[in-house]
Amino acid sequence: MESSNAYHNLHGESSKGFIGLGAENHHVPRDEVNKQLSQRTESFARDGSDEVKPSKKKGEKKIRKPRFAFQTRSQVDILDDGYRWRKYGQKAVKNNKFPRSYYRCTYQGCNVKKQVQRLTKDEAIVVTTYEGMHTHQIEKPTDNFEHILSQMQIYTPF
DNA sequence: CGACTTTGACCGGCGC
DNA sequence: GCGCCGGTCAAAGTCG
Repeated sequence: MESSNAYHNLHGESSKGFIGLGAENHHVPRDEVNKQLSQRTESFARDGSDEVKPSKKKGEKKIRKPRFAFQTRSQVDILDDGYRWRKYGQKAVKNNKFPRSYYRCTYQGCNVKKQVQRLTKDEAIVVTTYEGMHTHQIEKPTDNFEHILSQMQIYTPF
């Protein structure tokens, strides 16, 4: 409904949640996460693939699907951005020994997709690709990181 | 008990 | 027309 508003939302949310609080990840020690915070080198790139379907329905929806990828230097695959994600698939990619994970936002009416991929050459680099925009606020408990993340002003060019 | 992960199978598009 | 490929679904299983 609020498609135009949603885009504004995207901008607002972008500056809110980003680097995951891998602290809850028992797979990686906290120290690593802390290091990631100071060593993080994120790069965002907007993909030009707005329309996934060239021509399906006639006057359906000409809403372009925003898709941006983040390159984060982290040892954790799961970058919690403050939303709840449900993994719905995991496939191996050619030219890559590491599999790609597919996540989906588990919110009513929120069909935001996200996929995480690791680089073959650099295992330390995790590429997170977001597809779509959230139509709700972040559903995360006390996020101390939010304050820190608020300092990160990411602007989505369009 | 509820939410989420896992894994194999399935599907639609595309190339040959 | 068939095989390949990337992406998604769905049932079972796991965890808190």
